[in-house]
Amino acid sequence: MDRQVRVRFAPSPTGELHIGGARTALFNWLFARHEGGKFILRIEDTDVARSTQNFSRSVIEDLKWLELNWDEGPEVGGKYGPYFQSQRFNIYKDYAYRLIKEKKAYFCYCTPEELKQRRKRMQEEGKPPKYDGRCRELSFKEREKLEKEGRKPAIRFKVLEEGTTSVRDLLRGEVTFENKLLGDFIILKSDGTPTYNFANVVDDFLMKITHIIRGDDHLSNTPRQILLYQAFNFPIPIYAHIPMILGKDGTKLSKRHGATSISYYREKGYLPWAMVNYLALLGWSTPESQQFFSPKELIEKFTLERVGKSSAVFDPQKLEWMNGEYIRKIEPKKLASLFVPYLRKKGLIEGEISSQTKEMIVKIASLEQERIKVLSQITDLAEFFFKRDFKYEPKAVEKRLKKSYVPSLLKEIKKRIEKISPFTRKNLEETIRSLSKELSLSTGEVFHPLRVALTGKTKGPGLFELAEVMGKDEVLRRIEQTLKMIKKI
RNA sequence: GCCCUCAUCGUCUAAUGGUUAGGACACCGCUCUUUCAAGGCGGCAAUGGGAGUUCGAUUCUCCCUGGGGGCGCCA
Repeated sequence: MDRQVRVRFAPSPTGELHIGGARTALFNWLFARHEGGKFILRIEDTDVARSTQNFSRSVIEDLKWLELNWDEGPEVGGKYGPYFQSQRFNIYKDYAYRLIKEKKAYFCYCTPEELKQRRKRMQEEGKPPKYDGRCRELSFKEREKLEKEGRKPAIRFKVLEEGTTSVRDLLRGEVTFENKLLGDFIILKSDGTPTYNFANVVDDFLMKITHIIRGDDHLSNTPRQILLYQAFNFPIPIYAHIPMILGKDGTKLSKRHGATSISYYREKGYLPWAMVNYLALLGWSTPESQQFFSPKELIEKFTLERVGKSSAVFDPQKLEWMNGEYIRKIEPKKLASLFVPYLRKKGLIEGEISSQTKEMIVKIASLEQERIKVLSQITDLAEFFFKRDFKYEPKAVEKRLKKSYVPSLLKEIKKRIEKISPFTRKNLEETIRSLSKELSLSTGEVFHPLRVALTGKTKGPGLFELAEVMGKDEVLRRIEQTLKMIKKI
């Protein structure tokens, strides 16, 4: 009855959603969907100094963009809310005081500065840098004296020296830690806010989380959390610590490795599902090493058993390739609408879009589709379509227009084109091909200069296709324009 | 320093106590073509090192090395 799977993604809004976080969210989401369970979003904004509402909002927006929809959490609510930890401070306080009452936790008056110094000294002496327990047994009088000094206490959890604590992890089996290495740790800061280890446990219990799927950078923290579960007599959830995602140089993924935020990839023009598909392959695979999945298929096939144990390096190049693959599958009409914001931003289109312009963008979309990998590239690839005074690439001019035969050739092409009706790619191609035969020029000797005359570039879509999209008048105008330009040089 | 953890092509990964160690990205070549791309075909490229178990180890065990993570009034 109560066996329903409940998992959560619990980001801290101290920055934007990044590759690693998105992958963790994805694995949780996939697991929940595969198991027919619930996926919960909880914002861990307990660090008042570092968390911001802007980041909360952007993390939420990015998750929505990836279409990792949650069943409980911000915007959708749920019966275990609120889902922002900053709105649950009184809950944590209650639970912390419960431990005080049971003598499982105590007030600690040491200041962060003192602790820092002592920690440093212990490190230098080669000792494990853990709390020395000096506030453990303070008498009422001692406490009074410290309070009079103006010290505000934090609440520290008592960790007994004896024994070990084991984490049962779905991926790694049983991992055992010695309690004596853990040290008493803070659960409630002196400002009354909870620490991560504490709020996490309390909320996961209250929100009835059954499985904790998170990065393996949290593995070392897990024994502390288990100790808390035991102190409260909460049922311990099932853990799955998934491998981390690293940068090219094998270190933790960070800004040094270039763009790591999801919003960057969104703005650049990556498709959400391409992103998800790629991320799914980081640490998970099928027996066939299948690369492409539909959403339905991915949910069907995803299991934690097939998640690997070793960390993965984020490869932007493969992501880009995959995005290109997905772009090639989109209907030109749909693709055109995805291009619009980029064209607008670059000023290539403005205001209301006429149905004529729209039609043209669709045609451009189908012409450029096969060579575009990221949506934002459309502005560079297709700028010449939109600008009458497009720029000629110097190299292209050098290579294709600075031949003595070119001006007369272009003049002749212009003459022939004027007679073409209707102006279709087919008619144009016939005309140009027969002209090159007539003049005993190779097709390349004719096509290349014409391409540069029309687009300013040596690369691009099929010459006749792009000319058709431009239209007869514009093609003639550009040839004329090019002739004038050549004269000047 | 201590604790935890991981280890197959450059990268993501598959597989097995006996295989030509498979696929994908990248790279290189060929092909198609007016260019670029896409496509097709082909190529390069890996079980970190050392012991042990075994007829046989990349696979199981141990050690070493290397990587990563943690040891906060950050999460």
